Amino acid sequence: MAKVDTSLVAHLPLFAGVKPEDLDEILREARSVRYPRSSAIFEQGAEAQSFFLLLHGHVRAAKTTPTGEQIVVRYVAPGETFGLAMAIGAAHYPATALAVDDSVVLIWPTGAWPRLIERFPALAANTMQTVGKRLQESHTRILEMSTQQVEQRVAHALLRLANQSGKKLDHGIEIDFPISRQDIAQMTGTTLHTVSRILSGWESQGLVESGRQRIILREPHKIVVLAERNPDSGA
Amino acid sequence: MAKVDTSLVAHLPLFAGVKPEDLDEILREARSVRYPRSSAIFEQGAEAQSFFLLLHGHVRAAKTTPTGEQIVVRYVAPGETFGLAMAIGAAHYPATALAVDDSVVLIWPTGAWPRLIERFPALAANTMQTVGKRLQESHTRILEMSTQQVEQRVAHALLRLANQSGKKLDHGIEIDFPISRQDIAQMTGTTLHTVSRILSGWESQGLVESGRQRIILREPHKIVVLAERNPDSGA
DNA sequence: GTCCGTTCTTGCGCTATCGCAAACTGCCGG
DNA sequence: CCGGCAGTTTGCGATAGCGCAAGAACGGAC
Repeated sequence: MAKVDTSLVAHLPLFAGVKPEDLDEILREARSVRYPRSSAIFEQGAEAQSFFLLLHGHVRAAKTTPTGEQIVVRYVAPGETFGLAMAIGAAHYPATALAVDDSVVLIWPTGAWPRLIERFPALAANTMQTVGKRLQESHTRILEMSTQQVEQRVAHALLRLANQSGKKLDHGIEIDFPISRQDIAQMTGTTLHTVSRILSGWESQGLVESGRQRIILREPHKIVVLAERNPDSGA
Repeated sequence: MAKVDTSLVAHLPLFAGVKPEDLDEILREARSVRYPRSSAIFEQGAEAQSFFLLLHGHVRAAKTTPTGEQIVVRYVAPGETFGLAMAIGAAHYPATALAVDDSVVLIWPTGAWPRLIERFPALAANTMQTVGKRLQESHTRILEMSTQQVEQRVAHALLRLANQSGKKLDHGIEIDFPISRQDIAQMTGTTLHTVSRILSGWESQGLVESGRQRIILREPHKIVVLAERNPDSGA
């Protein structure tokens, strides 16, 4: 296992307020693992033995109902932590993590966490911020699901993905990892059919360009307008 | 301001792992305030100057969209904390807190938090657990909104309320604070009309008994069945 | 006891979205 | 180069739930 260069991760929010010389000590407790595309990193319900920091690639966190339906909790971008079950006192992972692209991940054993936060309280504070931010995002999502139509929700979802993991193109922004209509449906609480119809519509208006697990926002600004439009104003 | 009896709050999750003698010191930093029914405790967007522990009564946390629609984020029961904006690094309250019943609240100034968690790390850990639990509940709610029909969601919402704040009766469980059809609609992502129809239906089947801002679950067990029923099985 | 405001109920038409079914397409593996 | 599969598109009916509107019931204020 290759040693991780501290300078590559020092700027991450997780390590804000941690002295560079301490960072080395923290990283020594972690190992770096590569997950190929479509491989599972952990399964919902499994005992939480580790927590993770994504270095490269993209990870999808999804929750499954007893009856088999799935929702996408979030997509993890490089630099973000995931699988924080132990930090919030959960013994088991509440969701499944899947590498949607070839990914490299730093892994700490759950057991290291108490020691780490004791030595480096900033880690605990930073994690608290992260969890708090996710809580707020969750609430925003609930608000959207309660008050907006499907088309607006899809628009918001794409804009967030573009913002988080968009690759800037000459003309437009491309979502930088494979994502299907089904995935977007599971992010917005709808069906892949409806998502497909919406994207088809947008495509014929030139707002997006898309294909198999691939989406490019050609007119991000117009999509913002869509996302914010009050459904019963205008056309 | 009356002094708060430590024995009344010592068992709360917030203070788990705090020594009784330390508790006194923590409580000295708080003041106790009474809010009459229907009064606002803080407003969404206001600067977060305090954090709160509910001693008596019930508080509704709700989020409002730019266009005025509201959703209920949660109901706070006695013994729970709320208004934790500062703990998660937010400068402003992300929701509005309203006393739905005459309520008594312990209030700490935001500025006391850093000092408190430094002296009593258990507070930080407990708060982390709380926030984590809320995050998971949020995800569960998103899952329900994505996969279940309105009737099931309403059933789940009522069961949770009954569980959290239910008063046991000879026959059934009463939700122990004033709650309108509209409130339930805002918890489940539907309209008050639909909630009203659903409750009417249940009432005629003897599952519930309800009136103005008042709901009694007469057959909690049957409501559990409703909540879990797969929509396309059975009648 | 009466008035008034709020909450609740209910009928009815509407439509956004689902669900199914069938066909299409780009792509990987051999 | 040729399947075959996963992902996508699209048509078409079905419907859950919405939105409006009117009225009824409850409970507090005076």
